[in-house]
Amino acid sequence: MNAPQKPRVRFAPSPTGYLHVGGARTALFNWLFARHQGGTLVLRIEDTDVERNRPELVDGILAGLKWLGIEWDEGPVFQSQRIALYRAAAERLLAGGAAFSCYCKPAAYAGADAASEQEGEGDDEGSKSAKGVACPCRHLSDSERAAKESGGVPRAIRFRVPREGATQFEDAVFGPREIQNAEIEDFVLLRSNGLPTYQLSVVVDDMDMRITHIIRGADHLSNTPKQALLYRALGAAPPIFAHVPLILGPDRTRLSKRHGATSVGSYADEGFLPEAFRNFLALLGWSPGTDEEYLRTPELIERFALAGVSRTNAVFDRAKLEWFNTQYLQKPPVEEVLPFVEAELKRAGLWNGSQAAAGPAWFARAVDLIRPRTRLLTDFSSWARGFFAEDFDYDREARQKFWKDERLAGMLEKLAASLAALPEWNHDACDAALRSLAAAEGVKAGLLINATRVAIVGRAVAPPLFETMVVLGKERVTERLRRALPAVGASRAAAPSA
RNA sequence: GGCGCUAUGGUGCAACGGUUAGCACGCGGCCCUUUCAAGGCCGAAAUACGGGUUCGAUUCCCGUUAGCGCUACCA
Repeated sequence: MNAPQKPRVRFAPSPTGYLHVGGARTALFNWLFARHQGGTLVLRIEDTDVERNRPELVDGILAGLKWLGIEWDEGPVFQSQRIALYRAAAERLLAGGAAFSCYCKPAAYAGADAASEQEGEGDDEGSKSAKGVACPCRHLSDSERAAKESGGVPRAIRFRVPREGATQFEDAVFGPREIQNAEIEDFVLLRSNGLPTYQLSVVVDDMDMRITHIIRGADHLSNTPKQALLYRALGAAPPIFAHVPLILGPDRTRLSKRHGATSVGSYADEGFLPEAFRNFLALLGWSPGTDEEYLRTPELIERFALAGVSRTNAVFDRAKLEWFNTQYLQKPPVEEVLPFVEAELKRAGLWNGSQAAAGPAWFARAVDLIRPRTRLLTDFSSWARGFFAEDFDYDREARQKFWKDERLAGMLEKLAASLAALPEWNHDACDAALRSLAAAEGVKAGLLINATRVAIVGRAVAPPLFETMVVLGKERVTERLRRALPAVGASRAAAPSA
């Protein structure tokens, strides 16, 4: 393959909200595409709507991208700083006759209109055809225009859409598209306040930045013909478009706050790993063509191709995301997850220096022991708290289940003594000590094992006992065992024996 | 309403005219077992509906239905 030129793509969010799942997936596809092709990813902030624009949200969007591991090569470029460019383009189109001045008053909120038109069957109501796709102002004579102008009527600039023929463009996922020009309205290029609309700024910028492939949400498919028209009017061939299907909530409506967490940041907070999130997102609307699911980022980059992008909207499945997270928590070399666990412990206030004091080897060992049972990073600070802190509590259900036997307090006390007397502290020594005690007491080892686990880490759901003991160390184990004695006795008394 | 897009198990994807319709998540069962996970094995579960085209349709065409998108001086 000898590509004539390295592709240039862009991710162009508008700062009207945080980085949501859909935007993240679009960014990811752009990034994977750029990396796969050795191309360039440009980040552009589309902040031309002064009404909705929230400049303070930009940092959050950038932070979300960084968390995701998506790095851009150019930008961020802010459209609000390039207004002159768009105005010049509009003027050029106006001068060439491809656009015209419009003095209509801005349509009231279309949303309100549509809603009010909604009710009523209107059996005998004639079908209301698409009203006014052609703006009457396109026919204004010079004198009429001059009158409006001198009358101080606000003026916008609209594109003069051909009344006949069809417009086509190429979409890498939906195939060649063609739509009748009669269906396209004379859309606004420049608002009466002098600021460009999306349609204008997006085309001017994509041309100016020499974008070769526009990968974006399928919600833009419908107005792509307008942009194709603009490209040609501006003297350029449209680039290749690639519209990716939308991400829906479980109820099959567009993913929104209603469906719970939808900002990328909230997933970071919940304890998801960025690479797991990437793997999950990549497979939402794209298939590598194989059955493999666990694809680490380098493989994702190697395999990503527009040809594998689906045309069907996809439902966001939280359970599957969690499955990916367990994979990324458990499969990679433990060294890779250590930094994430450390960050989580710091966040939870459990990184007090003792872990560092115990040494990196100890920390790696502890994490390796715990991680097979984790699903989220936050598990390390919740149920595995006992591995990193002394102030853990005893899980209620665990107490009820494993501290029932009234002989337990006495046996645990003996166990502590015998463990304390151990000359060697390792898995087999602990194992032997416990089992010989169990034999002497005439109980099954499991009774002591389960009770001890709850006593030294506070949970029933925890790693195998003897490895846990080794990681915790003799002092902590015997100390915790003795400390638990009163609680064990209390559990026996409180146990609602039936 | 108009225009457009889409339609394989609950979910995400495979199968791009011929397969017992495959994989994964989730779900159920079994194994393992020191709790709980992980892991292994097994299982239930799908081509929206109706017409065509074809020797043969999940696959191609048309219609219906449904969902979604666009229909702003928002992006």
